[in-house]
Amino acid sequence: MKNLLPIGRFSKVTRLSIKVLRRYDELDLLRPALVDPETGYRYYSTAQSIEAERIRQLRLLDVPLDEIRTILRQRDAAAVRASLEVHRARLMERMAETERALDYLQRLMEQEESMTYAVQIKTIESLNILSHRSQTALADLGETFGRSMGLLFGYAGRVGAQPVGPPFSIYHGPEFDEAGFDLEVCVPVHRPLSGDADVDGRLLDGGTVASTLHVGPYTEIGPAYQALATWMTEHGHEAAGSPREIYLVGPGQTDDPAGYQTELIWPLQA
Amino acid sequence: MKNLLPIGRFSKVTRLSIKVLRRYDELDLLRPALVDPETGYRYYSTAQSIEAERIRQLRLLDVPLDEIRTILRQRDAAAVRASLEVHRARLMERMAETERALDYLQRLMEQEESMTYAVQIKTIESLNILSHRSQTALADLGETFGRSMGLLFGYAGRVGAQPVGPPFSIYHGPEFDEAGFDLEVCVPVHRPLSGDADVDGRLLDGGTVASTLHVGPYTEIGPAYQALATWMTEHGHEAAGSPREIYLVGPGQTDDPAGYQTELIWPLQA
DNA sequence: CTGGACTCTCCCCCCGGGGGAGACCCCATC
DNA sequence: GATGGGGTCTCCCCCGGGGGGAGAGTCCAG
Repeated sequence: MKNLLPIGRFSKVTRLSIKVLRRYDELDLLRPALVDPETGYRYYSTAQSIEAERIRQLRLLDVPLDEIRTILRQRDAAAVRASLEVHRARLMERMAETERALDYLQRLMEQEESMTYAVQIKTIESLNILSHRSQTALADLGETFGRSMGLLFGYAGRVGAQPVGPPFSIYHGPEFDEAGFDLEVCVPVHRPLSGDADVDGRLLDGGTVASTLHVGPYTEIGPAYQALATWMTEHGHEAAGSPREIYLVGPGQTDDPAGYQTELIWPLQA
Repeated sequence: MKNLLPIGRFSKVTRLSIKVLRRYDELDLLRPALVDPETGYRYYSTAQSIEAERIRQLRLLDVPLDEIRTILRQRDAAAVRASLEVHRARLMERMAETERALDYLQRLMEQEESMTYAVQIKTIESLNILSHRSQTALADLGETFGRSMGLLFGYAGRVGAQPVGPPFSIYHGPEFDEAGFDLEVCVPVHRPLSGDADVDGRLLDGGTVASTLHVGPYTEIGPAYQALATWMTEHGHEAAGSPREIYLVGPGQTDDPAGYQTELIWPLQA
């Protein structure tokens, strides 16, 4: 009853390459039923092919290997179901995004000129704000933004302050770093507040800024940045500091991303 | 009128990291409008941000960089539209697959035992076949299979031969190699044929084989292989040679992958 | 016992990114 | 005109999840 297969045969049964099987062994994802201590030869039981098929299928769905490991470890059916559900949700969301992105891309490819954005120069006043600054990846922006807003409103509630305008974000940092950029989420308030451990309260300086309005989903805000930058160079203005996005109409006001309205602002040198 | 931005500012405008911009320069995807020959400093024109946005969006859709390069090169709108349409089709297909894969995975995770497949031992006769053998990646299997079938039927038509049974494939090679495995597509014919440059004609030896029937999409054929392998080891049979898939009911007969019927056969040692 | 097929480990490669070191450059301020 | 801090350069190494191939050892049938 030694239903053991050498790696080559197991490879044909599971339709996983030998290289991959060896890697999965190394990574403690799928260890051979037996490894000859003399020769190092790997032998797999046919029963292991079920597990191999699971791994195969999870990989097909682009689940990272270490995540696969934890999914397979938790032999509790409910937990497995939950992990899968999470992944399913992620995939569905991605699909929806993909459809929108395809549309947007089509438009991007077809037009030669940059889209029409009306850029204005204006002077904004100094603002008392509450803010929360953190590092985040682009992919987690929504989540991070929500968390920051939670902190800000929690604090505002405790000190009895009311926001006196739409929330906005400042994108700090010398460059835009996809994987970890420096995001300050702000809410204007009617009087100076000191903040606490999480929340910073300060006076945000006003000044001259270039401004434009973007209507549509956040993923399509690129051309607004471009319009602003083009306008600035063409009118001989130098940027000073980091751009801000003011969320005039956002997920809190409407469910349709096409209806979002975001004012994009870039401070100028005096 | 030198509306040129150093890389950091261009990074903020395009929301592409500096690292990525440098890489795209290197890869000839997006070259700076100006590179200072003295210092090597890169300067981008604001007009380039449109192209940057296109690249950004294509990357979001997981288009490989070299493909992006060719898409952007072909400045013919119709061609671009065609490339995008191809990619759109790919993505849609992937989404559909993903949904099915999630279902299948759910089933895979929930059952402890391998699925029930009735395995038979039987003796098959030698067959006159036409075949076409090639290397292909798993991802291109469908395409390769179609091409091979085209060659086989083209030849059969020229010599006035008729297929006398369902087509099948032999999966050669000592292992299963995802990225380039050795696929022989075969069609049985009623008399020996010699073949030509593309098509091989020969007598395929019969013998004792283990056999089982898989009903459902090809992506879910894994358990059939497992059942076959388990049955063989448990009944003391040794595999000899490479497995074959006989396409009893396939895309030619039905549009519903759930209705596909595939006989899976593995030759045994005498 | 021999030879061919199989398997082992080890190293380098791919893509599309990231981090960081060390040197150089730009420019505003003194 | 000097100085210093921030911006930029190149170069090397890292990641995940794979691939190719070299060179040595092993298995097994004839």
